[in-house]
Amino acid sequence: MVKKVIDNGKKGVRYNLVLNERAQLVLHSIIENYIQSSEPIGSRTLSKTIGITLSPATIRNIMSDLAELGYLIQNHTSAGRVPTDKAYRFYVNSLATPPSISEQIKEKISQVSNEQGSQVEAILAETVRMLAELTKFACVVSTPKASVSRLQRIELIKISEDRILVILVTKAGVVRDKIIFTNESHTQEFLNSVAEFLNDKFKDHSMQEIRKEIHQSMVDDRTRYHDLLAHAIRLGKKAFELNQPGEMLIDGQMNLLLDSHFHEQSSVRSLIDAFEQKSAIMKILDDSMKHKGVHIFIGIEIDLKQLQDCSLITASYRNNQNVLGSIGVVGPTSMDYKRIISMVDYTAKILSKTITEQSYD
Amino acid sequence: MVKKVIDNGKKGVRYNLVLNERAQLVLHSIIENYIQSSEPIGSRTLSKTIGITLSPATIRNIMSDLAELGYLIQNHTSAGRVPTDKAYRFYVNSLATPPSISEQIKEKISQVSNEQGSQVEAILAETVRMLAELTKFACVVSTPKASVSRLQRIELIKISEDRILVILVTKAGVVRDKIIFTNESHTQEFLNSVAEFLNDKFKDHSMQEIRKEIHQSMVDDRTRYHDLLAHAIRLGKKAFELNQPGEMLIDGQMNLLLDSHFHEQSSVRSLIDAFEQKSAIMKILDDSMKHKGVHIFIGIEIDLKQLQDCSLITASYRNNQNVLGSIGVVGPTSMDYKRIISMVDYTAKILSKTITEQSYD
DNA sequence: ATTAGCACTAACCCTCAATGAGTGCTAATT
DNA sequence: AATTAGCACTCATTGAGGGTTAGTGCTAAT
Repeated sequence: MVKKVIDNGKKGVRYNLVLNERAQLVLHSIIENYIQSSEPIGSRTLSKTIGITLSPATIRNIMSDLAELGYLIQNHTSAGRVPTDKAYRFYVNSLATPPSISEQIKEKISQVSNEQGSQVEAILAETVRMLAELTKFACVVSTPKASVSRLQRIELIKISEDRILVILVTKAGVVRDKIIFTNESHTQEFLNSVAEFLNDKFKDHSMQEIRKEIHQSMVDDRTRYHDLLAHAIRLGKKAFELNQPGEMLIDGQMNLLLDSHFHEQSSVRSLIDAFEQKSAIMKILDDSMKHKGVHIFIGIEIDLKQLQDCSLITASYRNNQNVLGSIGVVGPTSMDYKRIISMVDYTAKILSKTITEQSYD
Repeated sequence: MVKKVIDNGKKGVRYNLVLNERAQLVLHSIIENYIQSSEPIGSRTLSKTIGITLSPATIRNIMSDLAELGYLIQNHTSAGRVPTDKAYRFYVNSLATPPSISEQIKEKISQVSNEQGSQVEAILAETVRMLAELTKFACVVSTPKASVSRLQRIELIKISEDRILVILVTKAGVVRDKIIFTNESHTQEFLNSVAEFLNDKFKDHSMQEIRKEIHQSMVDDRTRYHDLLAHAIRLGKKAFELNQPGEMLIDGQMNLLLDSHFHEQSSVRSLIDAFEQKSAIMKILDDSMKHKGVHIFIGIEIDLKQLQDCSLITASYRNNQNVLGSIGVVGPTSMDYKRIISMVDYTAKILSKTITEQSYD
């Protein structure tokens, strides 16, 4: 029985992993139908919409095989069949990358944040909002990692006797601030000198480099005998310490709750949980930064059981110098992959372009 | 018929606006029952739970009158009655202010952001998240208005030949940044002098004052003949121009969608719409900043038809110097007002305390 | 002024049967 | 040998009917 779909013609050779052409066509057609209708697909329906002439009975046989191979499941005996995660994986792998995209959508995406002088965070917020509206799903974006980007300038501002406000501006256009505590009180003038020193020494260096250099300076003898230097290094150490672990902006969560796939009380709860502890999604975004192009995580491939019914489409964005973060869409596993993939891909490209223009390099 | 409830005893005098005591008791009881059960209240049920002995028939009469006066409505003939916005207004007006609050909740609220050195925005984000979790409704908070708070320090950072990054630090602990454009190119050293000048002149002044003073300087003759001064004023004008219109943080929107009161598709859509265009909610928060204590907006009192089924409980927070913003909870009109009011009130107080401690005054 | 009694309403829930989309299997057809 | 037609079977969905229940308004008795 199984032979039918795994035998691709050559006698005696069994390709356990390859579906023959007709089975592929059927599977493809089932998936596209299901994406459209969100309803289990039966053999009768399919025999009408599929291109080639194929009787329901034949399709039933093929479907039965596909089910046996784990591409389809039946919710109950007398219902049509529904694609599994494995089926969607097959489907997206077979897609041309990236799928085409309408000029109309392109234009909408390009419209975002062409106003001059926007801050990076504002651009990201606007982009993620636009993408959420366009896709009607939830959208996430990770803000640029401080560690990879280069220092544009540091400022030290005296807040009280023992508190200093540190402001770091990176070349990527991100402004980060944090408060550090000191034992000794410094004047603002002194802090200015320290800041000037740090700027001279570390401008254009990446945060990682800076941390390393500071570490080296601290064991260097010369540092001890030079008062300003000693203070600068001591304050600098605190200032450049690993700060915010990288944020994530979310928009359109509510779209998901409207989606018919998540109408049961239980799955709604899991969704909320998943978004509340952002860490898991953040981790996926981080991972996807490491590779170029669009990434697709389908259902079980997302290592988070609250998101078992979701797929995540991500793409990284960058400036001239570095990959800065990634943007993604979270929707049901039965989403319209072609549409979403093309949107995410294009959005990431436009975002990269916009951010590069705003960068300070 | 109507006489019964509007006649409070004195013969011949009709108080159209005052319910007699028994009618008040009945209404009160209906509301509290409904808040608990979310189900229409009938005369039979009520006669059991209400304290005094009163037959269902009598209660029916009173209820009929209350309905006539607009405090109750019936969804259909044979159903119990449901409080209207007017009823809730009556109810909250009759509450002791502020209602009591359990020590347990107090403790939970106080726990938030006692870590040292948190930024204001981080404190607000944490607070709004905590309040959303505690109330199980949506929660909003407006970030401190730049205009009322006083300047701690301004920094000017050269980004490119024609772009300058302005960083404003206010005494309230808020850091704001924006980019301004110039026609002429300045060195960083020159920008430092300008910043130093502006700091000397404007530190501790409120943004409003600063804008006014700059405006005056511009028409002052002396300005023209002093090069640094002229540049400083010109850059300062741009730097202090009305920047970000004040942000609003939201958390727990998804809680609302879980709430049984908003299960119909249509009301879910309106909720999403309402939160998407934040402006209306923002306006209410702004308004409520002007007065002390807790504010309550019930259903139709919120001037936004998407939120007709919601009530909004707000309270302002402040530091030593100024009212900075307000925090609020958005829930169904049938929310447990006692509980929510006390939480919002207490949260605003703790928030004020925390922010005052973090302030730079 | 209050209450008991009664006729009436409408939602809710249960059952039951009909419907319909779908299946798997077998035998006939190509 | 592959495909298809035919058939019995399954199961979710729908809608009608009927009883139950919580509620009402009105009237007459207390």
